[in-house]
Parts: sequence; C-alpha cells; structure tokens
Amino acid sequence: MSRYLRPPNTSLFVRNVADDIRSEDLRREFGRYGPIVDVYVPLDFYTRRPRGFAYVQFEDVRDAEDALHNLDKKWICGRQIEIQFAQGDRKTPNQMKAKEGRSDYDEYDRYSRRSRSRSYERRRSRSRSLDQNYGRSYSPRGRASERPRRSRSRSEHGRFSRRNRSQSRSRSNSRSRSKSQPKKEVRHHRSGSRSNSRSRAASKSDSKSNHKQSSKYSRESRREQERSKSPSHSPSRSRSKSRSRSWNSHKSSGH
DNA sequence: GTTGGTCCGG
Repeated sequence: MSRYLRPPNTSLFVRNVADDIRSEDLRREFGRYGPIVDVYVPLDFYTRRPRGFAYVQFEDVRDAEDALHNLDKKWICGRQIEIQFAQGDRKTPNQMKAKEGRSDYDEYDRYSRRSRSRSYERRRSRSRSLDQNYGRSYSPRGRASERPRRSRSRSEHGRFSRRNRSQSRSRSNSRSRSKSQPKKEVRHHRSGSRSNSRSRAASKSDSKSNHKQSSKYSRESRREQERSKSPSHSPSRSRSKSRSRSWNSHKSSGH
C-alpha cells in the first residue's frame, strides 16, 4: 500500500542535459539538496557521446525529491533539464546485451571482438573485479578507438537485418547455431537453385521417383515465390528494376 | 521523443 507512494529508488533521471555536461556539474547542482551517492551520465556505447540524460542518486529520497522540485525545469548549461525518478536500478551489462537493439555495429562488433579481448585483459589486470567497479572506473574507451575500424564492405552497405535472428535466437537457436550463423552473405542464386535444394533433399529417399514431382514442385514454388513478394533478391531483380524505371519515368513525366 | 555498465576467461 504505502509502497506505491514512493519511488523504488533514490535515483533521479535527468533528461535533456547538455552534451557537454559533466557529472561534476550535476553533482554540484544536486549536491546542494543532500548528499549524493553517485552521478552518472550514460554514453552511447559506440559513439561515446552523451545520450542526453543523466542519473543522480541521492542517499535520501527526501533530498532527491527536494532536488527534483528545485531543479526541475531549470536551465543548466543552456538547457532546460527535466527530472524524474529513475525507473528501476542501474542496468546490468546482461540487460543491455539482452536489448541488443541499437546499431548495425553489434554484428560486426561481435566478430571483431577477438582482437579486442587483448586490451580487455590489460584493463582487467588493473582492476581485479570489474563487477564491483562498474560505474566507477570502467570505461570502454579503449574499445572505442578500435570500433571505428569498421572500414569494411559492411559499413558501406549500411545495416544488417538481424531482427529475424533475434527472434529465432530468443527461442532456442543460440545454443547450437550461435557460431554457425555468421554466414558472410547469401550466395547469389541463379534461377533453378531452389529446385536444386529440393532435389537434393529428395535424392536422399527417392531420387528417380521424384522426377516429375520435382519439376512440378519447382514450378509451383517459383510461382509461389513470385506471388509472395520474395524477400530474397535473386531472380526477379531485373524485372523489378525495369519496373522501377518505368515508375520513375512515369513520375518524371507526370510531374 | 530519450531510463544507466553490452566482457562470458582459452
């Protein structure tokens, strides 16, 4: 009952903070209303830039409330900050990993991580237990300098679509296929590759009996593919191209 | 229209 009357923690969520805000600034401002436990300004994991909000944790929730009421909508560093009570506690790395929905880097990041583990060891050697030092001295900057190395064909292409993967992975795919997934790219199929896989599977049981069925199947599957908006970019490419060109000219001439 | 550490050691 009374549990709902007060926030779950003493952390304040400060949003719309300036990009160049420093934790010291916040600490100074907020510290006037009570002792502060911790101030943290989250940065984007990849870009290393402030995400535009910050956290200030007080020792006493009353002080937090006091600061909230006094500093909310105040202008700091040229920006009007807004303060709320933070929802939940500081997120654990696993929580962040679980999200995994941030940028196109994560895929590439995962595979280029091996070269990065070295710097990690170095870092870890200094501080015994990172788990306890989290939020204190853990700064992934070292990796940040390695990150922008994504000068491969990948970054040029833009982003990777791993939505499907996250779905299947959530189910039960990760344990057996986690590493086999990273296929470079789907091979360019020539017309007929579909029937090939079919016949391959069929050849296991009846290779000759399936002759007519196979041909039938290939025809049907082809039709199906065309009808169901084939997500694979293979055979109807030239078609769509000419189509789009048509559209383009249509638009051009119409306008 | 923003809620935090993305690392598990061979």
